Amino acid sequence: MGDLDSWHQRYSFQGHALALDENIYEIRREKLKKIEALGQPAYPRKFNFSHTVPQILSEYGGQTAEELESPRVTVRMAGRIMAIRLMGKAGFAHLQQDGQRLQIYVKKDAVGEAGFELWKLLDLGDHIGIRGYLFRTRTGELSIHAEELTFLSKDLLPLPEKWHGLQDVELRYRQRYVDLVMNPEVRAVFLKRSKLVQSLRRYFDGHGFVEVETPMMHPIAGGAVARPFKTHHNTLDMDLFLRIAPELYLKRLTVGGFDRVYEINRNFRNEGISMRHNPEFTMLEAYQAYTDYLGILDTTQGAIERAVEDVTGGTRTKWGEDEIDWSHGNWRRMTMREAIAKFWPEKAGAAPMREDFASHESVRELVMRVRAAAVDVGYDPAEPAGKTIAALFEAVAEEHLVQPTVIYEFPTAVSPLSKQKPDEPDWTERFEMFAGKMEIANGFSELNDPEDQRRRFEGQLRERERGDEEAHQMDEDYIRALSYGMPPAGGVGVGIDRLAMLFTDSHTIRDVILFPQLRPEKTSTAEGTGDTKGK
RNA sequence: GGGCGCGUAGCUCAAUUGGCAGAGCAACUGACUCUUAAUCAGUAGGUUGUAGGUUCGAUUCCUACCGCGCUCACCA
Repeated sequence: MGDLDSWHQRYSFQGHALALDENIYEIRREKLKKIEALGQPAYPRKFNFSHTVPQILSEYGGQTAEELESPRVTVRMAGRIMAIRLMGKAGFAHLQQDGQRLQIYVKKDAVGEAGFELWKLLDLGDHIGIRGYLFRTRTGELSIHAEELTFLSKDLLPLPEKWHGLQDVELRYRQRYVDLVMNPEVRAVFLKRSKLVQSLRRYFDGHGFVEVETPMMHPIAGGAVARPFKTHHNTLDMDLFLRIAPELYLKRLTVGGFDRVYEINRNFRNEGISMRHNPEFTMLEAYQAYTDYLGILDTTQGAIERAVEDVTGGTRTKWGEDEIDWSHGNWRRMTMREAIAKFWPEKAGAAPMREDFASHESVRELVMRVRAAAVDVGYDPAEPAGKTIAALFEAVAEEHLVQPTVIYEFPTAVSPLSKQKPDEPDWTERFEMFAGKMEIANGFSELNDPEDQRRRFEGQLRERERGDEEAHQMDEDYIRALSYGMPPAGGVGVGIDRLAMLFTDSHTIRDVILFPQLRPEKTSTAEGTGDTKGK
C-alpha cells in the first residue's frame, strides 16, 4: 500500500484543480485496504470472462424465466458498477460494459460471508467480476444471480450524479473519460466516427489507393491557406512548422509513382477556435493520377455516399431542424458563378451575369450592390478580383447549402495549386463540397507545370508582402519535384471532423473530437505557485 | 481579438428589494434477503471562481482578472 500512499500524496498536491474530494477519496482508500484484507488484490491482473454484457443481453434477452432455469446458464462477466442498492443481507447492482447495463443480484446465502463483506465494501464506479447464473427477477428483469464476486478496480473519485449525469460542458471535454462513462450517446458518437474512418479506408483501399504517412513537421508550411504553428528542432537547430496540409508531400509521391495515394491524419492551423474549428483536425487527402477534378470528385462523392450508409445504415441524416439526403440523385452541382447568381439577394437587384465577374470594376459593383442589400462582404480594393468573388460566394450562397452540393470553378487567385480552365485562365478546375452549410471537401485538377507553379508561388509572395500572412511561401523542392514530371492528377481533401458532425447531428466540432483543445486547466503545481488549499 | 451571458457542496440546481447559504443525488452511521430514481431514521459536507471596492451588512451592486458558453471576425 506504500505505492498508493505516495500516489495520493502526489495528486492531492494539485488539490482542488483535480476535483479531489478528500473525504470520499480517503474513505474509499480505507475500503480498498479492507478489500485487500479480505484476500482480494487491490489491483488484480486479469479476469477471465465467458460473456460481455451486450452478449448476454442479445443471447438471453428473449428467454423466459423458465427457459433460463433448465438448464441453468452460468456466466462470468465483468463491468463497472453504475447503480447499487443494498438491502441488509442482499442487494442489486447494475454493471456497465460497452455502454450497456445488466443487473446482478447478490445474496449473502449465495456468495458466503467473505463474498458479502466484499459486496458491502463496493462503491459506485468500482469494477468487479461476477460468476453466477442467469435468472429473471420478480419484475422480469434479466439478471445474474451472483455466486462469486471478484474485485477488479476501485473508483476513488465519485462519479457524477446518477440522474442528470455530467452536464457541465467544460468538465465533459476536460474529463472525457467521465463523460464517456456517464453519457451513452457520447460513446455512440465516437463509435460512429470510428466507423466513418473505417469506411473511408475500406473505400480508398478498395479503389487501389495506397495509404501513406507523410511528415507532420514541415520546414515550409504549404499546401493550404492558413497560419501554422511553429516549433524548433534542437539538434538540427532549425525552426519547423506543424503541417497545415499534407498536399505537397502527397503530390511529391505521385511524382514518385504512387498513382493513387491517400493519407488520413491531423492538420494543424494556428487560427481561431469555433464551433467548426479545432486547432488540430483530421483530414483525408487523396490523389488520383490520370484524372482531373471531375474524376476525383466522383471518387470522393462515392466515398461519402458509401460512408453514410456504413455509418448510419441509410442515406438520410438529421441535421438540427433539417434532414440531409445523401442519396446520389440529391447531390447538386453548380459553378461558383451560378451559385452566386442563384442565391443573389433580391434587394441587390438583378442577378449577376457571367461578364459581371470578368473585371475588377464590375466585381466591385457587385460588392456594392450586395452591401446595399445589407449583406456583409469583406472587400479590399487592392486584392485580386478573384478573392472578392470568393468572398461574395461565401456571403451570398454558403448559408443555403444544406443539402449536398458541389460548387466548382474557383477563381485562380484563391487556388494557387490548381490547374486553370483552358479557356478561362482566371478560373480553375476546382470544386468544394458543401453540406449542412459547411465546407466538407476541396479538390482540384492538380497543377503540375513547374513553371506555372513558380509563377503562382511568386504571386502568393506578393500577397504575403501585401500583408496576407496566410499566403503561400516559395517551396523550391516542391517545384524541383514537379520538374521531374508529375502525372496529371485530381486531388481532394475531406474534413473528417465535419463529416462526423454531419453524420451524428453534432453542431459543434468539440462533440466529435475526444479531447478538444481547451485552455490549460488552472492548477497549482507541485512547485507551488498558488493555492494548495491549506494542505 | 470584439460583444453578450454564466461561475453557489463531489454532481444537478435553489436562495424574495442587499439581511442567518439551502434541496435532491452522491458520501457516512444504523435498519432491511427481489430492488431498480429502493425505502426509512440520523450525520457530515461551503473562504458562493479570484482580488479589490461600495455598504452597518454582499451569493446579490461596481471594477479588474481567471475559466467556460454563445456570437462576430479569421479559417476548413
